[in-house]
Amino acid sequence: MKPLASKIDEPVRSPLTRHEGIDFDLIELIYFAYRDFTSDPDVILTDYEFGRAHHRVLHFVNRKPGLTVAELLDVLRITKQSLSRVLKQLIDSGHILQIQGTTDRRQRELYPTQKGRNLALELARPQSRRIRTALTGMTTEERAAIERFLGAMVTDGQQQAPKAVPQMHED
Amino acid sequence: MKPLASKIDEPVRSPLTRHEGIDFDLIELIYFAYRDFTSDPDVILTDYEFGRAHHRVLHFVNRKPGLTVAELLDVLRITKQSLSRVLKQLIDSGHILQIQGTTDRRQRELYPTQKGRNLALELARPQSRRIRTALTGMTTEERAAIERFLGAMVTDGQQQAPKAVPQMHED
DNA sequence: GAAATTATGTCAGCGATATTGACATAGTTT
DNA sequence: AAACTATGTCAATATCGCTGACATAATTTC
Repeated sequence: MKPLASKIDEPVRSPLTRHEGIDFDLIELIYFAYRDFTSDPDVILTDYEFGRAHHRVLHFVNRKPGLTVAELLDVLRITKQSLSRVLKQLIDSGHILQIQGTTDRRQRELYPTQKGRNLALELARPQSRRIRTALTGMTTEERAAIERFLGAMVTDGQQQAPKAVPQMHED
Repeated sequence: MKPLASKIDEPVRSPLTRHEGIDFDLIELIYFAYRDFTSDPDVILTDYEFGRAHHRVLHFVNRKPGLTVAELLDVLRITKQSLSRVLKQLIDSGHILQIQGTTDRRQRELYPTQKGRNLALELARPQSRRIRTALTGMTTEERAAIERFLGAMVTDGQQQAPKAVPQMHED
């Protein structure tokens, strides 16, 4: 007694829980966890009239000072046009400095100023606090499992060392 | 011999690793994990000319068929104006149905069609696969720890049962 | 039953962040 | 000298969020 194929445009009334072994609870949990994880810095950013894009740029420039523009584009996986406005604002506000590359003078190495370093720390503090709270009571093994899980969720091994994949030339 | 306060606008050259006990590696890992987690459905969505917003609506309507518009707004934490365009497209494309509420006829209960249910499953499949792969080799305890961690990253207990906090009236 | 409130929808405009395409300039490599 | 590379910029467009204002129908309150 399967439902007939004619039942098109009938409302489906069964809640989606488990189907084909798909864990919807976990999928949803990841969504909520990330939403709240990013909400902390978002509040601070509005005071500076910055958005999430500024946060990402600031984070990576602080993580690896001297990063070139091409490397940054590669980590963020956005276009140079998208980066330009955000980067310009961070430079104008004195959070990031551009210094001409020494070996290749076409390159612009990006460095945080002390102001930029301070803001990066200010943004990371509530996120770190949230993580620390979430990890309370966990054993070393459990913490290691969480890190392994997160690492395995990432597609490739590009995280740490951007490989300077060249930007396409527009001709 | 601390650096002098006069060193304003000097580039900060030290990479940001650990500072005040802030785990930047973990913060970054969460960013990459989520970015790649959402990239799977994003690829599928472009085929339907839908975006991430459609995905979220489709997900929650499938999770809890019969959800009212106000409940959906509460879960998503967006305004009705933001929802309207996306919801209209999902209705026009035959993925979601609106049915007048039985007790309160002002309410519109949202249900997926079979087509909408299928798309929700199609979008969840690669995400579930990624999670399953990332969990391979984990013990039951380790998996439980990961779930506890993610749950603890969420701010309140609003996840499952939306509390129908009323939308502000615009007068 | 009239008045207030609620649930939803809609129009108009705006802002942030992303995109593609095209072109310019300076510096490096061949 | 020619080709290529790193970066910057102008212009147009798309998505997804926002605020404000108003409309309609249904429900609740007085």
